[in-house]
Formats: sequence, C-alpha cells, structure tokens
Amino acid sequence: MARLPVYLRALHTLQERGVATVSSEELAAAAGVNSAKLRKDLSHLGSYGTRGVGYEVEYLVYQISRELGLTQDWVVAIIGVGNLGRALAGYGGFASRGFRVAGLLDADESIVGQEIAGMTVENIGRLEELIAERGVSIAVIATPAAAAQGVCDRVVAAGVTSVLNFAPVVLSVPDGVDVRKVDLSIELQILAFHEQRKAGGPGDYDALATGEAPPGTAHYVEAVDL
Amino acid sequence: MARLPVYLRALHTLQERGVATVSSEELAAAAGVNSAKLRKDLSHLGSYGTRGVGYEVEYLVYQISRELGLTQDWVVAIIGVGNLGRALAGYGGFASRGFRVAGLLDADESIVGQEIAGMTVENIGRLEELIAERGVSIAVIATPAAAAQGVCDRVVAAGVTSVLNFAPVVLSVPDGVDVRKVDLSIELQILAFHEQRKAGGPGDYDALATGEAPPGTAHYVEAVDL
DNA sequence: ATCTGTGAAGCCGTTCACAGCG
DNA sequence: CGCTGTGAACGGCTTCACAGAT
Repeated sequence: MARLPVYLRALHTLQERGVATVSSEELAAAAGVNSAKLRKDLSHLGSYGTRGVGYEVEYLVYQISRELGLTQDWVVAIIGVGNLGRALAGYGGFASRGFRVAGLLDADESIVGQEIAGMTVENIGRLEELIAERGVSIAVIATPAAAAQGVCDRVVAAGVTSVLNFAPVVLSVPDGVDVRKVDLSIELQILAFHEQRKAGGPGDYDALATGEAPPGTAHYVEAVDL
Repeated sequence: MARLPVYLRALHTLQERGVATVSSEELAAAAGVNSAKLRKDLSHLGSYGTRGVGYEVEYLVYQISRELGLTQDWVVAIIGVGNLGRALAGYGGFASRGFRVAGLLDADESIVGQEIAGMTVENIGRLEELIAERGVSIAVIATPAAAAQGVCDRVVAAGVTSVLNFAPVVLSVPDGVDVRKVDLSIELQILAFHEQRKAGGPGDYDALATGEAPPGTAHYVEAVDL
C-alpha cells in the first residue's frame, strides 16, 4: 500500500512525543485519511491492534517498517548531478536510515571529480561496473529528459529493478522493473488547473471570447521540468 | 484530470517532431496509458478528434493547455531556500512558460540577501506583504518539516489557495485550499516495498527468524525527507 | 463502554466492445 | 474501412455499520 509510508511518518512523530498508544481515529487524523480505511489497511498486515484500546505505536512502527522492507538497507545511486541531483545528494536524511547513497554519476566532465556531500562524482561511463560492485538496487535518475531513457536502459541492463525517475519523460522498461516518477511540472499544472476552476479565472476566457489566438501561433506553455 | 499534463507533454514531443495528427492508440502509447482511457479523458474536454483520422496535435495542445489553465501566467513563490529550494529556483524552465517565480523567501539571515538564479532571497518576515504585492497564487513550500505548517498557515492567511508541499508533513488547510505533496521519501519507500517483494529479500526474514530485535530497541528507519 | 476487524454496500475509475461518423 | 466517442460491464477501493474482543 502506498499509504503505509504516511502512516509510518505519523507514527514516528507520535513516538517522538512519547505517545505509546493510538486509536485508529487519532492516527487516521494525523495521516489525513479516513479511520475505516486506516483500520482496513492495517488489518492487511495482520491484527496488530487491541480492541477497546488501539495500536501500540512502537510495535506498529516495527511491523510497517518490516512490511515496507525498511529493516534492511537499500543501496541507491544518483545519476545526474545537476541542481536536483545535488539537492538529493546533499540531503542528510537521504544518506542515512534505510537508503544509502553509494554513487553520484554524471556525464559532464566538468562535474566528474567534484566533491558533493562528501562523495566524489564519478563518470557515468563506469555505471555498469559501479552498480555491480556496490550492489545498487535503486537508481535515481535526475538527468535531463533527453538522457533519461538511455540511462534507464543501462541501469536496467546492469540489473537494477527499481527506478525513481525525476526526468520529465515516460520511461519504458521491461516487465519486472518498477519505475516511479516524481514530476514537479505535473504537480504545478494540476494546481493551476484547480486554481483556475476556483477563480473562474477571467484572463483566458476573455482572450477566447474576443477570438484572440486560437490554435495556431507558437507553443502554449511547454512542460516545466526539474 | 491528473493525466492531462502527461498527454500535453507527449503532444509537445510529437509537435517537435513535426507530427500533425495522432490516433488515440499512438498518443496513449506515448503517454503510457490505455487508449480507451485516453479517449474518454479527451472526450470530457469536448469532441476534438476526427473519426477515422485521429486528433490534430496542435489543436489538442491548445485545448488541453486551456483546460489546465496554462494559457495564463501563474505567479509562484518559493519558501525555503535550502538545497531543494535552490534546485527549484535554479531550474530554467521553472521561471519561464506558465509559472513565474516571483519570490524566494527564507528565515535564515545568512541566506537572505543571497543572489540565487538571478533573484535575491528575501526575508520570510515580509511574506504577507510580498504575496499581496506580487499577486502570488501558488506557494511552493520547501522548508524543513517543522516550519512547514506555520508557513502554510501564513500563506493561506495571505490569500494563497494552492500549495505545493515538499516538506514531509501532512499540512492541514481550510476548505477551498488545494495542497499537493511531493515526497521523495515516500517514493523510495514504495520502491523498497516492491523490491523486497521481488527478491523475497532474505536479509530481514533471517533477522526475524533468529529472533533478533523484535519491536523494542531504537527507531527503525525514520522517514527520509527532502 | 470502547475501539478494532470486517462483511456488505456504494462509488468511481477503468476497460470492453461497438455504434456511428468520416 | 479506420478511428473516435460512449453506453455498459467490470473490478477495485472506500465507506458504512456493526459484530466481537477486551
């Protein structure tokens, strides 16, 4: 379930506050979901609650971590060390607790060799070699769009079966490989859509009503990528 | 629809290649969805296809852009200029075409005044003032988790009704305000979950089988934030 | 009495399959 | 004949509501 990480985060917050036990109602509120949904989700992991009382926070944290595979370490490589790759590499929490960054790779010779967040950027030419040597199982693709599919093909050929893609392209991969995508552009566009609905935003309807520039002329807003 | 931006991106790619017309089948493949779904999605915008032929790329680009509200400019403020905020600010495509970054704000005095991507970082104390002056309608929150809710309350009070949240917390907002969340941690955890399922990953089951550290003892993997 | 776990109902998005238009 | 647009069937997720455990 995609909601387990959210529950886990809420539980960690409770844990820090020293809370020992939560009801489904409270936890659901903290996670921003319906309490029935939360109970059903948790019941799929087994019966870890106590009727009349609630869930023991610490125990539940452990069970969800186990279910998510977070009790073992995952070796991550970040490919593409532009602004975003740097931000990812520089984030402290990324390197610790569960996800270990074992490589920063880039194709740009002027970036290769730079020290970033305590790691040296390596040449993407050594990609296959590094993946094998270090046992990388998750690749984070933070390259420009044009390079993403090629990089993806290579990491997959090298044995990686999980890819987190920040490039604004739809990656095609063989069966058995998981791709997840994070796309700022799409999030912004969805917000713009809703924002427009609220305001009944005049700007554009005016333009259309006056017959100003229908289909033709130029690109209307191209996608915004990271 | 959350898929429209994906279609739009695929259409732009086709446009660059000089393709004038696409069938639902082709476009669906490019966007990574089922063709029936694509046709249904597009039919909600109106009848923009031609039976026996397909869709005219340029016309469809315009219609989807309109639907998404991308024919008007959206004014964005980025709050929190850490690694991630910097990456967002530094991305060229962000500043252009549809989303205009009108402010970079931070609470850290040592960052305020710095020039980043051609903009000067401003003090978050002036948040309300800047939002009003510049007509900000979308706030991007890239602060640490602890500050996010406070910042969110302030931007909402200042009139912003769309928030893109990168902080690893569930923001609570009044009705009528849209929040979208981008959370690297959750994406990685979901990947780890699937990865574990594939391999039948021995590591952890071993630990459990040998009775090693059940519930108690320490935090198992805390959430990873940006 | 309280709160979990869950059958059952309801709802919504997806997919099928074809009618109808070009 | 090809391809869109769409009613209808399907399936999964969500929510309700309550039985049952403590």
